[in-house]
Amino acid sequence: MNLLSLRSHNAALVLDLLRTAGGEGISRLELAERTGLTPQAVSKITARLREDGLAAEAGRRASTGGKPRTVLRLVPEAGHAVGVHLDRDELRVVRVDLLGAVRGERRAALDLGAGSEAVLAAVRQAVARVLPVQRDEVPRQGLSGLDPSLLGVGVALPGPLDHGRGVLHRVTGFPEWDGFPLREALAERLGVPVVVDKDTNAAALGLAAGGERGSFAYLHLGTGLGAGLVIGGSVHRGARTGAGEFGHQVIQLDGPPCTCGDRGCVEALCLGAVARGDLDQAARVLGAGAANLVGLLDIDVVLLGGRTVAAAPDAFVGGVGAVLEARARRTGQDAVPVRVTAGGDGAVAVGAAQLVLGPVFGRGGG
Amino acid sequence: MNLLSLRSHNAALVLDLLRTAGGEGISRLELAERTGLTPQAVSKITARLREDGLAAEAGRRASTGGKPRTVLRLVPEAGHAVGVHLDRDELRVVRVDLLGAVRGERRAALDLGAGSEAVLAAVRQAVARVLPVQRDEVPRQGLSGLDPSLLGVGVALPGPLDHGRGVLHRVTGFPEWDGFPLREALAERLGVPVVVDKDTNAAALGLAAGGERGSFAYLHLGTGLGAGLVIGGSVHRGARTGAGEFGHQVIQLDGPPCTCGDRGCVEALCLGAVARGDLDQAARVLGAGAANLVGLLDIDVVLLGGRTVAAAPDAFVGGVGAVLEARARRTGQDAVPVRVTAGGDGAVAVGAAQLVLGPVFGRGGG
DNA sequence: CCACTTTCGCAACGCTGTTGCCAAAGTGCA
DNA sequence: TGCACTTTGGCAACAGCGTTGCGAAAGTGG
Repeated sequence: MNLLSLRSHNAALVLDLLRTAGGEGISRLELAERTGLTPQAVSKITARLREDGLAAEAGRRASTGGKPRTVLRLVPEAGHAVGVHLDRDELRVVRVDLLGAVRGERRAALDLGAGSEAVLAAVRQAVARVLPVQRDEVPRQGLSGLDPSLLGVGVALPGPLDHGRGVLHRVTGFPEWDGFPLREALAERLGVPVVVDKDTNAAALGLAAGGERGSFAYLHLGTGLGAGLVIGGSVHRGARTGAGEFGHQVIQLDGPPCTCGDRGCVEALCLGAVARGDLDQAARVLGAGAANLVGLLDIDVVLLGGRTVAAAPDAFVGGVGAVLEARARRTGQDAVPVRVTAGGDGAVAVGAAQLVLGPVFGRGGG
Repeated sequence: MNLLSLRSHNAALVLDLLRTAGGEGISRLELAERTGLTPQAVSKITARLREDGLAAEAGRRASTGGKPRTVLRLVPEAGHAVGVHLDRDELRVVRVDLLGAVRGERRAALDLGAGSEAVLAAVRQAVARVLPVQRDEVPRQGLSGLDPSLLGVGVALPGPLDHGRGVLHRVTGFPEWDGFPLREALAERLGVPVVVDKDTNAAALGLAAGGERGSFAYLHLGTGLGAGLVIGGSVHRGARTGAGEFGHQVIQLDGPPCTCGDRGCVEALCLGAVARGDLDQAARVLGAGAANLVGLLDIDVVLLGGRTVAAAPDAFVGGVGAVLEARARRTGQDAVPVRVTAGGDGAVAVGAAQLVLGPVFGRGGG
């Protein structure tokens, strides 16, 4: 760690507090208290941020007997990021500002099986259309000319992949994507930095950026069952960035066969119960998996999402909550709360954009 | 982050590399490469460390055409830490130097149910006896007078506890310890900093300090079944420092009852199979739990330990390995390796000492 | 109107890691 | 043996970080 990285570290610290404060803003002295830096250091840092156009003064607080505190806020328009949600049959693209607010959105039908060229072209077109300056012609080289404040593009899609290198593995049902270097291919075509991640990780990251503190697990129950783990404010991806394989956790040895080839996976049991219309059993099974996860990682809260959960939120929150409460009674501790996520269908795309915004605020490894 | 913490951060970085190099030592230029700092910065930092007596020059490498590199090494005697392993029927205390090498050891029978006063007195006596200057009389106030380079005492014991506050929860079989502020009580009696943690976490920390890189899970199979998780080089303890409850992971819904009150826990199934003499089934069950953990966290390696494993290492490594290999075939990735830990019975006490040494080398939040 | 409080920037400062430079200590060839 | 060359690593000067001392600005309250 040298002086340059110290400087950007502290700048990111301040920027993150400005982001968390949102529209309300935050005073210099409060920044100093929260960061542990001296007020004078905060003054210098915020002066630089104001010069760069990232922060601005926005009114002042009421006086407490002396000069009133000047409120600073993030300038949301100083930077933008694009989030792309590649689903099996749909493409969803959003543009967000530094605060994470959606500034543009676009949806299109998509066939993931139509070949890489067609998919990449569709993504390129949708991303170009969502940028503030829209032209009929999409420029040949690079999108940064369209919007100089575009920080990059985050892409979220189902299935296992290598987040570090940006290479896909076997996307269920689409074997032709195995080994495809999506990040490289898109970065070349778009001319801006690209980050690739699993859809569940993007959703979890979106929740973390949206104000969910600490450590939590986001369990997504839709056509499959997956999880995004946030530990200490950042997404846990594991050694080969394959963490979060919640659905193929075995909770019934020698149980019914699963599509993955194993037996007794939570996903098989849960989806089976849903198919039979037995939501209570589905929730109980999901709760058993969640309880295992809570015991292993000791997280703060369990968040549920996905179409199946959204269709019957009370049944799932109640069922999963009951299992966790029973566990808490046995261990003598408070039960881990269960909630349904508020975000709608666009949550994954918004979270994908946070893959790009995160490093600006000191989250994620660069 | 200010300049003072920057300084200690970089010093810890260099110290950790010196520690890892062990007796072989490491040159200034190599330190510069590994830390990313300039050679001149490393020269300044190592000069300070040498002034403080923490580092020393130790010979030189062969020349590669110019002035040969001077080798630096950690001075192991510059600091000491004591590790205490409180087990149900035994007390084990070790003193280690900065390199983690055992410099003194002491064992004694112990009855955890004999009351807090008796246990604390036994610990105090054993710790005093393991210090380099041994006296017949144990001093009344503080042990730091006996050894000024004593950095602190780490205590490891079974069962759930609050690592942050150093307070015990329900130790299985000894309800009288519930809520006891062990860290505070011991720190007052010993006059040095005390850190308290679960035995499985201490064992895992010892393995991490012993050269195990990256992320791994240590599964301990003895009278119970627990886990210590190391993620990215540091122990994962979770929000309420209760993480690692591996044994009460449910892998068979509505299975046989467990001592915890739930049904189908890995611990119940595994210990049951061991009791029946069916080691293959025990290993298979353990493997199923390990596979769940690998999928959730995507760790680098699974390490097995504990008396039951040590009694039949091949059966457990083979059985757990087979389950993980089957999982790898399904996902199309390399299997996560399984190994038995080398450390013997004293591993937990040595790991407990690392609770104190860790912060010196920039590990752990203290 | 004035004393007082609080905020916050300018200037000087101490300390960080960095750069420029050179002495020290080897190797290798004539 | 002598000289050119390479490599290491410390001294000195430096740029830049956060900190301290201090004063101007902008309020409140009597």
